[in-house]
Amino acid sequence: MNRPPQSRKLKRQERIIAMLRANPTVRIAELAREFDVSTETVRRDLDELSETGAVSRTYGGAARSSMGHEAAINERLLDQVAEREAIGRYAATLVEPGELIMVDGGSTTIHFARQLAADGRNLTVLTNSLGVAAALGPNGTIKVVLCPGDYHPHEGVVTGPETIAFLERFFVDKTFIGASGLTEKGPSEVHSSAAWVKRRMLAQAERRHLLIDAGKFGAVRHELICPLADLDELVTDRPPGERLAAALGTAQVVTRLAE
Amino acid sequence: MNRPPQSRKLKRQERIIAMLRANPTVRIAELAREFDVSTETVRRDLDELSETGAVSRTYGGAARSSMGHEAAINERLLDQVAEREAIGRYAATLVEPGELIMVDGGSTTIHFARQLAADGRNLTVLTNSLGVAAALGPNGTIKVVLCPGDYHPHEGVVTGPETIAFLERFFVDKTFIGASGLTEKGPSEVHSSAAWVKRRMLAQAERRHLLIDAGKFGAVRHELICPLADLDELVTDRPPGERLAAALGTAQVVTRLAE
DNA sequence: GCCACTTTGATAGACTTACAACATTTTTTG
DNA sequence: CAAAAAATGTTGTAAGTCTATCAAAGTGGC
Repeated sequence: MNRPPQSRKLKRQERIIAMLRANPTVRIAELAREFDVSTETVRRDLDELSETGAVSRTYGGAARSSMGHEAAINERLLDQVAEREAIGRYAATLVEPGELIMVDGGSTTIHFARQLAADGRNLTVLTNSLGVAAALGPNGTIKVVLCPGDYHPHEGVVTGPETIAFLERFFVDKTFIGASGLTEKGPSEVHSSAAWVKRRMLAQAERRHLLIDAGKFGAVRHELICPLADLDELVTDRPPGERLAAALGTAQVVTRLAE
Repeated sequence: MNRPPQSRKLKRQERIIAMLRANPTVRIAELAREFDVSTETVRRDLDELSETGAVSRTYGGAARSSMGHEAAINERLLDQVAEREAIGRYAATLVEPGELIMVDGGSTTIHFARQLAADGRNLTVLTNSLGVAAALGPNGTIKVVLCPGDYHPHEGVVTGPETIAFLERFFVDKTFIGASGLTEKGPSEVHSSAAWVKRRMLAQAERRHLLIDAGKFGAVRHELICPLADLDELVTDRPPGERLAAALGTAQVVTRLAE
């Protein structure tokens, strides 16, 4: 009677976020009626969502979280939260105080940015993602430089020739990118314009890191970003399969397991 | 025992809004304790604030309202929502299909952007405000170009030399800016780096519009942006006073009353 | 199919909030 | 100064929420 594994819960939580985009706040009783579940279930949903920062808990309901507006990004932030948080936390330890880094858009990199903000080092971060900027913003010790470009509301990023040209002018210590898929060939990405940004960010850095959860291993998403050899480190949550591991070895990519 | 007329209530309400900038939500009990007033009083405050749209009421408290960004809450913001909406609506009618325009950050210009998005013309908009970009985003017919620069989370804008240099490369039909105050001398602004962005935006446009509510007439906020003569049109909600009106006439600024 | 795990429902008592009607204090105004 | 108006405090009752615990149902792996 219930097809996809844990779909009901996810569907509810996504719907809650969708509702919060329309109304600034929701109430538990209202949601329980809407979903035809007990108030306790809704309460648990809300608690989980507030843990990931997707919503703000209130007495009796929930409110839009700080940066509730930006796009479907938020929906994807729900998936694999634990994994991405672990990846982000680990990746944050790879950043040294005082460094200049580039970070591109994506749900994994936003988790990464949150960790950086929490640690509060003395950094300068260049990014094309409004989500990353917002996550880093409140931290006083991090200088955030936003790239110019065409705004894509759905992803919450800017891309295009302006973005590329801007990035070309900077040379940084490290670059951290996400991707939609990863195979022996290399990381891939759905949106072509975003792929170009990633390529440019990689080209400008001394050390190049890919942040990606194991759920994307083996997936090819439209466009190859670069060959594996163009990366220096892979941060993920589970060991890659045999073929991928071999290819990573050949390409001399350091694989780092979070958690 | 209490000098300024109705100051206590206003002070509380301003403080509530300030608190909501830090935390996403507040609770009635907490506020009652903080202000040392009864919960009923807080409840009344919250109801008033939610009527004007300054906050969203929740069960047991209040949450940040829709436009959480910037909203540089001067003492006035509480009752200016309707005015700013009217100004934004009027200003949107001054934009012709197919034009290229610049829009800077601020609560009034965000209202303006919302109206533009609602009307759905075929425009290209350059902005340094993430709030403006987000407001325009969902509309498919408007191309949004974001400026580079140093990110200021509090205002939701980017500023700095990168922003200025970027703007210098574009020449647009019209520029729409906000300001913190307006006198016979000209519009003024609290943040110096934001003032520089406004100046540059004005310099790049054929026609220059100032969007400002009448509550800011007579106020000088730190730094003069430009003389009145550098503006072409003023969009506001109430007729300016005698001296200001005379100065506007001399400077050949067209005054447009919204509503 | 069995077992561990996750998700959901149910319940009860303690606590918190809402609402409305009325009393009291403070502020404004003539 | 006195009256009117506005703001605030005080109740008491009804209704809603929180926490915690236990039980039931569904899910996934072996």
